[in-house]
Amino acid sequence: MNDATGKAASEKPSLVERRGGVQLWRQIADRIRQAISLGEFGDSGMMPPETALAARFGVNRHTVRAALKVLAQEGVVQSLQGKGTMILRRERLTYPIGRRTRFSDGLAGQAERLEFRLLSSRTAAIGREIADALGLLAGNECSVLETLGLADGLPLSRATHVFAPGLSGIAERFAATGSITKALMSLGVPDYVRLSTDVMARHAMAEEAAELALSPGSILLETMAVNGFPDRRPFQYSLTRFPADRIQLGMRIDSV
Amino acid sequence: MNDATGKAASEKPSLVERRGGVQLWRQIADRIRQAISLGEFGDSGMMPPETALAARFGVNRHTVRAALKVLAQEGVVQSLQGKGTMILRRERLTYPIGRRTRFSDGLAGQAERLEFRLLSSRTAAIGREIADALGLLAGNECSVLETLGLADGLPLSRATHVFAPGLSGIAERFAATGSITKALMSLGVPDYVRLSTDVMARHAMAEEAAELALSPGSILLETMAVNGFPDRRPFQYSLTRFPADRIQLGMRIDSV
DNA sequence: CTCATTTGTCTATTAATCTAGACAACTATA
DNA sequence: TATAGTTGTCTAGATTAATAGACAAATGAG
Repeated sequence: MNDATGKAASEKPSLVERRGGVQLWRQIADRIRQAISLGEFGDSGMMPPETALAARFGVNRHTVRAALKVLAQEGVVQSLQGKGTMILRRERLTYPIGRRTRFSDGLAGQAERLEFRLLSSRTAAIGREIADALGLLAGNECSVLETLGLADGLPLSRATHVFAPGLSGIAERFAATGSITKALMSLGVPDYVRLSTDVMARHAMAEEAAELALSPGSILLETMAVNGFPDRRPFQYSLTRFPADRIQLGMRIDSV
Repeated sequence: MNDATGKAASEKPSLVERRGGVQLWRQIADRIRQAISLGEFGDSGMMPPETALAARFGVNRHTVRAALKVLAQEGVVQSLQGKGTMILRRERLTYPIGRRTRFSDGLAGQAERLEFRLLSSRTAAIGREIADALGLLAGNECSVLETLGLADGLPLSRATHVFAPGLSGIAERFAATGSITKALMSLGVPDYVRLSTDVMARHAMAEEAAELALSPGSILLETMAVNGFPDRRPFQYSLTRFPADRIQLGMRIDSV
């Protein structure tokens, strides 16, 4: 009995990948996280017992425990001796990428509390790739902002923003306003659009995992976006890393 | 000396992640693949010797060899005794996701030869999620097409397309025309638009890896798209898996 | 031909992961 | 209180991943 996407209705096969270069506890952690966000464990708020999970994935109970330990560190579940393992967080947020996407607008309503922190700022000479995207020359000096976006205290995005010269006061304005949109407005950029977005996926490096409160080796969604004036002159290049298990990217026709 | 995105210019640190749940040979394979597509190994067409790579990543030569073995199986490199390791394929394609994306249009110019194969087709009862997306009821019978897209013989996309009832002849039309766009046209759908796209990333399961000619454990980009008539009535739900190391998704303002 | 360089293969060892089983500690319920 | 069900912890062993070193085999250059 299969449904239209081919997923088996009666769970048995559901096995795990050996010798694939990804350790069993990590595969199981990833799949449990996904299963939680798909609501597969009912709405009791509890996980099945460890022995049941071990049977489901065809591994030893200790391997499941290693996976649950990681998920507990991430704040997804919490185990209590004698009682069971509770689900603390189930949802996966959707980050909209459309023509006029702003961080807080897009996620509003999906989380209680949104923050957007400036980690550091500097000016730096840009490389050829960024220069091409912004219509500048390699070696030009640009403002660079390192930011972290959080929802309900949990890191959701880690971005490097590069601004064309002429927007050199952006760091101070951002520090004052706490928002790129407002900072740009105060610099005389009332409106801007997303000219292009490229989406990639890869494993997190150690430092990125630490910044996003992930276990190392987690999967990142990475976007390379160019923003510009409504007349399509580019002025901002942003490289953003999202934890793939906490967020998905979404494009809707009416947000385009 | 760092550039604007913080990447070190003089390569030394570049170490690898131990105890992160991803084996060293896989991390190294992923990073070599990425380095190739970024052109980091010059344009001689040759990789650095295994000993140099081992030093660069801080691992044993045998670990590098395990990574190169995987890359050779994927067709990215080829090693020749006494000579060295050649780079066979460097580019990463960009799959456009815009308002009017069609497989062959979008990739035209990025590969010599594009194919789009129908693996199988069937009718099946749809689940709630798909039903919601298409404005139908769970349990409705829909045409389901399983397809594989290839560029120059290499698998690039593995999709499951679900079509609303009323388009029930789609499988035969597709088999005849070899294109979803043409099949829809022959069913009286001259034009359609992409209503929404969600992008996720995760590890490939064994079967998916086999279908896409990946080593198991590779990272997939997964899109969940809903297509509809120009008046926004949805009629098609597509779940597509892309190998993240062969392709990236791109949105351009003029393709929207 | 000779030599330096590079990949291919082999053996051995160490370290990490996964399995297996037993039992303690805790919770909830009858 | 007794019991079943669950997580926590410990020990031991098997399997796999990574390291280390040596040398063979092929290539290209002088």
